[in-house]
Amino acid sequence: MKLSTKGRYGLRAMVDLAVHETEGPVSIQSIADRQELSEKYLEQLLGMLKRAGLVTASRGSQGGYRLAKDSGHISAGDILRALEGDLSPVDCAGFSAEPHCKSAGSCVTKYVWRRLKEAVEDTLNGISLKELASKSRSLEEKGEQNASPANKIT
Amino acid sequence: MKLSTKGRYGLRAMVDLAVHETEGPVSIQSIADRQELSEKYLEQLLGMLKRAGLVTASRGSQGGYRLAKDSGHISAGDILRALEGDLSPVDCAGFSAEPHCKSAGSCVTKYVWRRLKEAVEDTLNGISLKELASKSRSLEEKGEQNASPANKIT
DNA sequence: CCAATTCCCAGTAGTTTACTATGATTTACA
DNA sequence: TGTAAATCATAGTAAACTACTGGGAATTGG
Repeated sequence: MKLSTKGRYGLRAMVDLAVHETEGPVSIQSIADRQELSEKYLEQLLGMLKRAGLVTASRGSQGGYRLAKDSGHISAGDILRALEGDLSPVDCAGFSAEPHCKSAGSCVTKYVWRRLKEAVEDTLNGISLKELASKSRSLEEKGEQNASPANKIT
Repeated sequence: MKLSTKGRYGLRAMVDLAVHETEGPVSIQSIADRQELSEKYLEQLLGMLKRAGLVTASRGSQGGYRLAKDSGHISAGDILRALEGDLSPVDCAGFSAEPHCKSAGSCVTKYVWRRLKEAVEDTLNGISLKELASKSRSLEEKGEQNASPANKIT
């Protein structure tokens, strides 16, 4: 039940992108520097986010990434779905397209998975990038007057 | 963000145990037969559930497992925590004991993880084994009149 | 005693994760 | 027009993890 680094790093990258939205295309390098992530790995994540239609890229010198839509219309759920795949905690909690298990009719655990899935999606869909960006900006301000000692990456 | 088979199989085993609560100790073999799971693997899961204080075991002939408490006082959250470990989607969403990341003060994503964790725990803690067992019993009744073709295990 | 059990620990094939490496392609700007 | 700065695409890989399997000891009811 753990999120992978794709989701964790990717969400950080998207918040970074939202915070620097006004400054023109944001390069992978600048995100990697600020967030202390591997450039090469970020490249892959941004690729996924692009394919999911959440960011657009401009190539060549002075190029970089931008949000594809207003940050108010991108949710944490959108981002994590793009990076982690379906947010359902099990494959059978979803829709009818899936192969049915023998005991589909008498499967109680499915009820649990469905409720869990709903809870996860509802909370994640309810958090917008806009909200996160503005929170991040106000946290940064506070953080600047007391330089905190470095330690570990999350 | 997927649950492993530990959580999925283990929850099924616990529901099975709750359904057959009145029949004395339930052996691994009988659970494995009904749920179509590997005996050897189940053995491990029951071991974890025992160590977590959710079931008790009696050894020897006629032995088996029972619920350690009333099924109304065991939640899906209890079971999944025992089998999957902490239900938090990331390691940093929890408490103060953890190592702080560099940007702990300005870490917005932590806010997301904390809300997600709360949603997961709240829903899972809110589902009791008693509820699941009674649901399972009524589903079984319905299932018996229309024998459904087997297909795949979840 | 014996058969049915739980208990314990070790091994292992396969998959996934979290990167790294290499190199091609595109583009602004001097 | 040349070059540096970017994205884009694909492949490789060490380490960790998953989902088991196997062997055998310990316990207990009949």
